[in-house]
Formats: sequence, C-alpha cells, structure tokens
Amino acid sequence: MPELPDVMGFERYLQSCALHQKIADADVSDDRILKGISVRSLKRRLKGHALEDLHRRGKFLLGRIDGQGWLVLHFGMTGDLDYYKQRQEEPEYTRLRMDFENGAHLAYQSKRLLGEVGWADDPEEFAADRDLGPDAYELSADADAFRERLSDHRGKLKSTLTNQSVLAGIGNVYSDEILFQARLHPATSLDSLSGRDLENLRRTTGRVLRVCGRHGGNVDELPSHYLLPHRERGAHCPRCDTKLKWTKSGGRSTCHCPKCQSSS
DNA sequence: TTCCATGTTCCGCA
DNA sequence: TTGCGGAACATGGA
Repeated sequence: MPELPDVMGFERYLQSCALHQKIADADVSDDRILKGISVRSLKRRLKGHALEDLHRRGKFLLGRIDGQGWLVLHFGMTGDLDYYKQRQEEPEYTRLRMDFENGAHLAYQSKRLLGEVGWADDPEEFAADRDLGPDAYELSADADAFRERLSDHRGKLKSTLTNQSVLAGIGNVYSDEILFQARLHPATSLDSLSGRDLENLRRTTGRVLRVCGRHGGNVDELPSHYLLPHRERGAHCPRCDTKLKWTKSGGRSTCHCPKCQSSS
C-alpha cells in the first residue's frame, strides 16, 4: 500500500535496523525492477559500502550509500522492505537483497514488479528529473506555499491531490481519507474552493499524513472515525452511517460519503 | 474464468 | 496549455 505514510514507515524501519552496516553483497533476482541502472553497476555501488542516510520525497525513498550516491526505492503497489537474520526467512517476492557483513539481510520485495530500484546522484536533481512536486507532508506545513501550489490548478480535488507533479506522496487511498476528513467531495474543482476551504484542506492533509504516517500505513491502527478502516465495498460511513459511494476514474476507484462530503 | 488491485506512464480528446 | 479518462504494464488473489 505504499503511499507517503507507508514510505514514512519504511524510512523509520530502515533507520532502526539497516543504517551504517557494511554491505557485503547484493543480489538482484529480477532485473525488470531496475530503472536506469544495470545489475552490475548497482552491485558495484553497493558492495563494500553502507547506507548512511535516508531521504524521502513523496513515495520515493532514497538511501545515501557512502561515497557512491543515492539508492532510489519506489514501491509501486506491492512493494515492501524486510530486514531479517536468517537467509531462509527471505520473502518470496524479493527482487533486491543486500547482505550485510553482520550476517543480516535486507530485502526489497515487489510482488507485481510495479516499483523500481534506481540510482541518483542527488535527491533534488532526481526530483527535478522526475518532475516531482514538493513533498506533500512538508508542503502541508507551509500555508502560503500550499495555497500557491494548488491555486495553479483547476482540476478536480482527487486528481490534483494524487498528481505527483503537483505535490508528491498522496495516492488513491490516502486522498480518499484526506477528502473524507476535510468533508470535501472528490469531484469538487479546485478553483471553486474558498480560501477557507483550501486552508481546511491543507490542515487536514497535514494531520492525516501525520497520523497515518505514525502508524506506518497500518490501517487497522487508525482511529475508528477514519475512513480507511472502513474503505470496502458495501461499507457505511463511520461518521453518519450513510452507505459509502464508489466511483471510478482513470482506472482507480474513489470512495466517499455522499452525505458528509458535500459537492460544491 | 473474470474482475480487481494502493503504483506510473502514455495517448487521444476536449 | 491543462485536465481527463482509458489503456497498458505484471502479477496475484478473491
């Protein structure tokens, strides 16, 4: 489920277990996951070095490898990280595995191969290359910047929030939660929002990302009045018990409460 | 067997 | 120019 809050969880996870450990070896079991770097080159840059620092930008997690540059991880729809001690614990869909000198392993797994493992010389340069907007969580902390960024756009709320070049990190699932909490209808066009609505959206975005990020994307741990624990077909609004409505656009499904989220 | 799925990218159309 | 919607990608699970 990797969107920004989940990647926050991955960042904390790596921070707690994988930092400053020399990488003895690395193995790529399916090179379709690599973008812009060969297996050989990746291995060369990892081997004998250590992960020294982490940087998250939207849904991307970048890890600085001492003296080499930045390892880029994107998790697609089904990516995950796993640090483990015994080789036989290796997860089934591991695509990149690092073996540390201390005998532990780190697996980047991706069941559907929709993520990517890549390389960057510099995080800012990387973000510019990929046309990534500012990180959604950081942007939500700055009222002026948030307003300016969004006022350039006229599209619908849902598609703008999930547009990574406008702000990076929000995907299909968390945009539903943000709009639910902000009581805004996903199809509302941005230019119809008042300054007050926009400020409400900013605060809500920050709060939802913070709260969800704290749980590292574990939906079951969220407060019961959150939408996500109830986001399934046939479910009812946790606030007013109205049946939740599902719509579809661009191949992605959106869930909202027809009563709480007024269309404007 | 068919449909659906949290990711991105590309294309054609308004 | 901008935004939208659909299809494609690869694969598994219900």
